[in-house]
Amino acid sequence: MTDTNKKSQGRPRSTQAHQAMLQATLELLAEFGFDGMSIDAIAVRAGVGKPTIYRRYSSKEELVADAIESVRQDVVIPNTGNLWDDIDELIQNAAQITLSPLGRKTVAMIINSASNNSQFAQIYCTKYLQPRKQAFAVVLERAKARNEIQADLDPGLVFDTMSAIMLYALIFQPTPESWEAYVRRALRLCIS
Amino acid sequence: MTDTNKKSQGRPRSTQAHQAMLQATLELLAEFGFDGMSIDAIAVRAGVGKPTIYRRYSSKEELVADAIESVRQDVVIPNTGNLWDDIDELIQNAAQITLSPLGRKTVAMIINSASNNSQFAQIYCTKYLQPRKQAFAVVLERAKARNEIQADLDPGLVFDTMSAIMLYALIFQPTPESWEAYVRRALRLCIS
Amino acid sequence: MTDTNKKSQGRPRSTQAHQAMLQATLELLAEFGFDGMSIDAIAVRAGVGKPTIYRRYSSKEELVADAIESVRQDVVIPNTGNLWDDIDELIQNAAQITLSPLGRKTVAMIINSASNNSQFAQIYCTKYLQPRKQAFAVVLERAKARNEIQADLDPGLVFDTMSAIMLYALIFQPTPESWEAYVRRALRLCIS
Amino acid sequence: MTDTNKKSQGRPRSTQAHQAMLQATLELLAEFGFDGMSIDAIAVRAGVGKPTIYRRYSSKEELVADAIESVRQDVVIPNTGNLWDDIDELIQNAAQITLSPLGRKTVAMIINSASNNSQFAQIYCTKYLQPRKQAFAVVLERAKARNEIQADLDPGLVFDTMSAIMLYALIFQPTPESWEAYVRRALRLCIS
DNA sequence: CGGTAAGCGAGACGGTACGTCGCGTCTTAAG
DNA sequence: CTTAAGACGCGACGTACCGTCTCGCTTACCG
Repeated sequence: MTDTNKKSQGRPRSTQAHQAMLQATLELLAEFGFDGMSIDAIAVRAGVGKPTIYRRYSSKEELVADAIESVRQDVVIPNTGNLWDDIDELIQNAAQITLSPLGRKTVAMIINSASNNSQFAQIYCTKYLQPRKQAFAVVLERAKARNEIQADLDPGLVFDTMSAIMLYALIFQPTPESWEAYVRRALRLCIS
Repeated sequence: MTDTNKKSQGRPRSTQAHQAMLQATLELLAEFGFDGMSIDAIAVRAGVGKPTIYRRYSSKEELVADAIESVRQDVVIPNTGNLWDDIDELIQNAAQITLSPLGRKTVAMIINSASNNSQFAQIYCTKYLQPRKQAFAVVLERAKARNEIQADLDPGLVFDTMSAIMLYALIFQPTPESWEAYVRRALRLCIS
Repeated sequence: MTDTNKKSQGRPRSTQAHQAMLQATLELLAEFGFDGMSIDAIAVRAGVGKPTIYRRYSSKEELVADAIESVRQDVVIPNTGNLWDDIDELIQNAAQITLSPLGRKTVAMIINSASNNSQFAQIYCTKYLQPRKQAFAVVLERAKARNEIQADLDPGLVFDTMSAIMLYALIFQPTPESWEAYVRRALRLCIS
Repeated sequence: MTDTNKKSQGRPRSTQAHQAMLQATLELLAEFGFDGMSIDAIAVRAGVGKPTIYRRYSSKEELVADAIESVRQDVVIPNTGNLWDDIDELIQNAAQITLSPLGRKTVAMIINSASNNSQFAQIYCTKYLQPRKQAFAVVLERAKARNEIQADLDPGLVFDTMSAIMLYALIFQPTPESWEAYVRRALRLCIS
């Protein structure tokens, strides 16, 4: 019986070329920004043919999204024994990612793509935000167990508010104080 | 100094052409989005030559900013005698603007531009957010006078949080409930 | 059937693959022309890998030349006892080859290659034209023996003129009359 | 009356750019040949944008045809008082054009395009061959008037035969004698 | 009130980047 | 070993916009 197995034939895709194009993408993203970088430039920097990029990704958005995905940090669940210390750790963690030049560009790109393309927004929610929301829920559960906050506090809503404030502060820089301090102050409003 | 004042000579700029290009810009912004629309297309739609556009604006951002400016509503300061009714009115007002197809695109464009271009972000803060922040402060002052909220509540911070949540909910649509209800629920966290 | 369809080890498909690629080449030559056909398309149509083609031929010209070679007819020497009947037979014979869709493309390719590449032109002269020139010389000798034409007529020159007119009429289609009739009429000029 | 006159609006096409691209085309045609030259290279050499070329011509063939057209010599009608002197002059004239390096490339390109594209062949017949055919007819008429040739000789057919021989000799170089001598000898066959 | 200078629609310009296609080479797994 | 499959680096293709530059025509002001 011929099991018409749809297994991969031919030369497999080069992981080396793939890595090179992701690396080049990140470099150029940080250097010139999303709009300022061309696929040609990525291909040249990576030492790769343009079709090799288009074979994997059908748009710059996809490519950049995957490049970001490839360097994303694991989710951390701080557990200091105190809610606000946990939150400070989360804020510090977010600050490390978002306050670097690359981080700012990355966030801008994500917001840009998400606001123009709701499909991208959903993907980002599912792949990036959801795991962090669950990690944050754990933090709040522990705080509830320690009676630091009210038991009926909606962890998802608080997480969304925190994320919202983080992005807002990143984009509009509303006060001269530090991003971390500002985010912390805004969270004070929401949590007891 | 030369008293020969450099007043306008020759044919003055056509207000008709100006109106047409702003209108066309808004239509195409709603139809194709910021990145998806071309200056050529705006010129054709408006029945206007490209140089006529570039004589007035030196970039797509400027043109679009002015087009948005031209249809912006006046700031309203609700005064129902009750804080949450005032807030509901503000939310409704924001919803009317942001939940239309044009509104969504507009917001997307603003966020996009602001996140890529901090100068644009500052202009937007100054010209759009600041007046609304002051109006909101009035609303909160009245509520404080009615003892509905604590006297030490920072109105600017609350406004920022509200704005942040509005944008976040608009971009990521985190829950199936209505945008207005979601924003209201998040605000409940912050205000007493 | 005693064994599997896919027989053997070592090099079982060599001639089969070769035949397939020649056949595919001829089909695509007739369908899309020399410039319009790609090596990729030939490989796919023949069910053959591209390297299998490049192992045999180092250029499209070579491959096509061999494909044409593989279907070439033998030289015929008509002998009706009358010069113009002999010539008519030669013209008919040429018409069969050149007036088919494949034939036209083939001739176009040969002329193309010959006019760009004098080496190819010499090869074509030697391998294709020379035998026919000699056959034609035999026909004219017989006619001279029958006193149908002058004894000092240069057979090579007449053959060249005939070939030239055939190609010219094929390319430029100068008159609405049939190709055969036109060629015959032109030959009447040259031969008595 | 509403004479919807289709007059030229907007900036007129630059004759300077046009000249530059034709010149660059001829240079690159002689340097690299038809297949070996790219539109990009023409654009760069001419100091012209690619779209400026494509605005005028929709294919390389068209561009090259026009470039050749632009340097083509006027039709000459020799009138020495003797048929064979007239013919020799025509042959010399043709030799000057076709035996130069550029001339050979040009002829190759024309034959190539004509044999692959019957539309191009028709255009070439009409724009190039037809005027020369008529000029040749005048030469033969004069010879008839001088009783040098038979009155019923078809001038078009003789012209076609001459053209055919010229092309054939150019492509296949059938004899070691000079091109001019060979063409002359072949014509001797046809004209009494 | 007539000249004139700026503005106008139209559209061509030199460029840049796009996404696709075909080339000829290479790298697999299967036989 | 060779084969079929197919990815690879390369580079040309033809298109879409960019922002600028002529054109020939209004049109409103200023002398």
